[in-house]
Amino acid sequence: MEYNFRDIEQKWQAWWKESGTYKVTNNAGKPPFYVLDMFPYPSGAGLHVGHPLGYIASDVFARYKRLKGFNVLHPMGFDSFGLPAEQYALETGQHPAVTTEKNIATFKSQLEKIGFSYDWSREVQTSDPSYYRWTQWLFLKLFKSWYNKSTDKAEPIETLIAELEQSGTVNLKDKKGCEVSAAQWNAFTEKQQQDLLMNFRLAYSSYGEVNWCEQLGTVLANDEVINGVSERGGFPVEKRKMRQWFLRITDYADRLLEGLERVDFSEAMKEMQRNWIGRSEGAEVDFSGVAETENGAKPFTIKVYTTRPDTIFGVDFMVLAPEHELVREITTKAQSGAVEDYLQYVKSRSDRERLAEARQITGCFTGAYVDHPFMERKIPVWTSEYVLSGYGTGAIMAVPCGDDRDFNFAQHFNIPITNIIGAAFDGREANATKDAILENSGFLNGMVMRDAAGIAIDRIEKDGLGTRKVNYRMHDAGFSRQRYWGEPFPIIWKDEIAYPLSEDELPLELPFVEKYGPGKNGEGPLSNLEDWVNVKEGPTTGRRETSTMPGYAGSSWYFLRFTDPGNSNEFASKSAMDYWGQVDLYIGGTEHAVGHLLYSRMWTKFIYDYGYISFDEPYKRLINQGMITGKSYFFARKGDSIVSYTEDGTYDSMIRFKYGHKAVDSTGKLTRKVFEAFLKEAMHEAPAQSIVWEQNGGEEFIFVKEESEKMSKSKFNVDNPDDLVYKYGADTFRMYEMFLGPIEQSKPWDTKGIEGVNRFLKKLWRMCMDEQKGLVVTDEPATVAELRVLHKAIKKISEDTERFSFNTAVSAFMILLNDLSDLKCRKKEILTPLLIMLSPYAPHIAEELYRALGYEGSVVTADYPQADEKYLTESEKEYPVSINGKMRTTIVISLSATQDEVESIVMSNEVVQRWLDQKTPKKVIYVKNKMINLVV
RNA sequence: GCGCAUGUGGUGAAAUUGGUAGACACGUCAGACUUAGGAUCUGAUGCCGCGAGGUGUGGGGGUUCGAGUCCCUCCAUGCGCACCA
Repeated sequence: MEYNFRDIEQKWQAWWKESGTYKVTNNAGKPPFYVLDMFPYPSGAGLHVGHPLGYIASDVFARYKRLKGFNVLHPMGFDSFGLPAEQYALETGQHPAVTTEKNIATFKSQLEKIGFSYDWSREVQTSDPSYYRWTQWLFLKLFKSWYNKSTDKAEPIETLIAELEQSGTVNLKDKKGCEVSAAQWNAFTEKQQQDLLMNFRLAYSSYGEVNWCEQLGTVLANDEVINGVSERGGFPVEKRKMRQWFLRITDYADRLLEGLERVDFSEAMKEMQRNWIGRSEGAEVDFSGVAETENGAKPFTIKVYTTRPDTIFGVDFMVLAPEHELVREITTKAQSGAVEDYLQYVKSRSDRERLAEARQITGCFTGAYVDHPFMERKIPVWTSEYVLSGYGTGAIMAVPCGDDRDFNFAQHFNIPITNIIGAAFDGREANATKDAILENSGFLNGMVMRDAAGIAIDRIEKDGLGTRKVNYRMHDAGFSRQRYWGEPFPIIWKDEIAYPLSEDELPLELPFVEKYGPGKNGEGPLSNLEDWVNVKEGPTTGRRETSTMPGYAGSSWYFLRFTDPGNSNEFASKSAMDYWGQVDLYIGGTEHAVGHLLYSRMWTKFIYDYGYISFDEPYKRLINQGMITGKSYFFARKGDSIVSYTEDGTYDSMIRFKYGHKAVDSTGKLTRKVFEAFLKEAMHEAPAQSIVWEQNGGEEFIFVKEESEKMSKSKFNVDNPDDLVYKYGADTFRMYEMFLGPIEQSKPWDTKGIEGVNRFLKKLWRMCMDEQKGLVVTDEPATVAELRVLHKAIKKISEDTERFSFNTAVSAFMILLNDLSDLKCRKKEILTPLLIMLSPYAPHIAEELYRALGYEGSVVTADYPQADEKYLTESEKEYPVSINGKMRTTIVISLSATQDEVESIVMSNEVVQRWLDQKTPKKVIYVKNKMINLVV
């Protein structure tokens, strides 16, 4: 019998499906283990070889844990709401529900061919009403909650209302900028009360800036805006304020930071999240002045945010963001022309330009001054685009001797610089140190800056000039999209008050539309459905919210749904969520580092606050699979011809050679013969330029340039897993992806090495099966030598799998097989544990051979072999012997030898004698089981 | 600019605690079997050298009996953030 992987793989995939091998129950008398992949967005392009890398790794681990006696939850689903489907609908008129369904079918068939052990009965799709019903339910829960800083958790909004009725905002730790007394609150109209509550709700509606494109009549995502114009059509895009929904993730900022200490993520990932949250400690300080405006003298106060209150005596000027509302109010008559011109100039510049020309210094003096709070000094107030309106208070106190940007600004506009750090400031460059001793700093003189900060804040607070303040870079997350293909909000507006639907009105199903174009005034496509939008009957009447929720809504809690996917009474039962608990292993790409992971962590904490679950971090351990890059190839063009590529750069430009990875050899050589055959297969149109072939021994060729890039359809460097599965089989494909290198590392995709893994499986097959005779495995008892190599491999492979070192585990299989083949071993006693160990990596061939050996049950449910110490202990070791640290020879010595015995054995060795050259070693270093070193 | 990660043969890589650098594969070369080889098997393969030997983990320096591994410094590449007060 030959190794016919196509028949074998099909047979077992069908059998596993029919017999429900991978079905998991919520209680099996075994310890639970939850292995999850980041579920995919089902794009029209299907899977490429980069996708399955993480899926294979998690599948190997899930299967391994199952063999080790765990009840393993390993589900898969689809993040099936999203922009591309809607974009496709706009272009082709096909309904997103239809294309999404088709894409999911493609993805599933591709995944099934790779032999994953998913329990498909638990599949979830975020666009399915039975799923998004609970996304809407959770949204309403967020809407009806506030974050109580005193108890440090989310609570029903009713507890806030009770507090407001009782004592107003006076006892609230975080007043969200609202101050009312109980009497005022109780006298409020419903509208006033609701408006105030909006400042506290965890899901709230407010005005936010969006990218508005007038010509397209729609709001665009950041990705859709390129260089300040729309990706489609290239129309201008401007910032516009629109009513949006937000999630108050900032209230969870500190807990999101703290939680990172308790999870097993890579340091890089944690750092990325910390940077994104961007916590800084400092103070808000008020600077007051009187503006001499056209309408007379006008007192004003500028509130700045600073992380360095210790430098307050070094303030030489103030800077307001151009968008700051005070700019126009305080500008003097003399400066009003210049300021207007400057504001006009800033407005003309896109965000993009402001970023691109970051080093260009611009600004304008307003003519106004503020008083220094601690000394007699007038400080000029400027406006400049280097201060951002969105961060802090949109205003800064500039300390040129300690901050680069402030220094450059002062130099550029000839503003005198005060030195408060003595010799630490050289006048040529700012010094941001915290360790200098303060001078010219009033009550802070003589202090180390690091210590002075707290003292400065204490004084500022005591004098009523400001307050200690923690600031976050992170903003509340925008939670609405002016789009069709997303979860509708269960909200009805009436008299500008948002009323939630009641729970029994859920799900609010996404109505069918004919057209996907935008509605009026930038509203989403749903606003075109007059009948749907205007609710005239039922418990709440009014106008429906016409935005839909963003992609991360459904993905923020899907891991909980998998524990109890069919539940129609609750989002998942407490018992199911308690049984499975946290996700033990979560695998996915780094691209979700800050978005998805932060939101799902926040939702988990929220759900925890309400007691539905007993853990507040969703993922115990996170592994980020590295990106698989594709090789792209480029022709070198010179004049009207394509020439052979050389590294010295004597060409004019590069032309992308589509699908070049299918024609170019490993040295970058492209032969005319191959290229012409390639053109025939219609994979590439002939380039417009003629090719100047080089000649060598009758062969015509050129060299092309090779580059590694992220795999993407648009770069034509994508390999489809289906092709490889067809050519080599799923088992080879799985093992090869694991063999490629460490899972977390990015690596170039290259199919050239796949043969090695394929040969390994063929060799294993031949060890068990002869073409003529069939099964050739014997029942003879194994020898000690055979057991030794087996048990060494059991130890190595289980340890490597346990630490996600799949590439070395695969090579350990190869070593084991090579050793067994040297020993001419075909024994069932050895092959059985080998097949069980192999089954997580190559499940089909393992199942086939395991059954052929005569076992009744599936290899999937076998017991993982145990390494027996008895076969692992050695009695002697071949020691490397070094002289002065240089390895000169090896000597086999018993492990029980004493230091003296070792020394005499070593000294009597010929090679050692030769290198010693009559001298006596000063010292003999002998480390048992490691090495021997002689110091001469 | 800041933060994080990574630099090892022609290629993917290994070396888990400071202890024989390059396991395991790909590729290449030589050979065997064969009508044939894109099947299979055997052997060789970091670099320099006929050899003894020398040399070698991005560069330089250090700690150590001993460094790919630890420390300092510089360089390169990738990723993330980017005028964040």
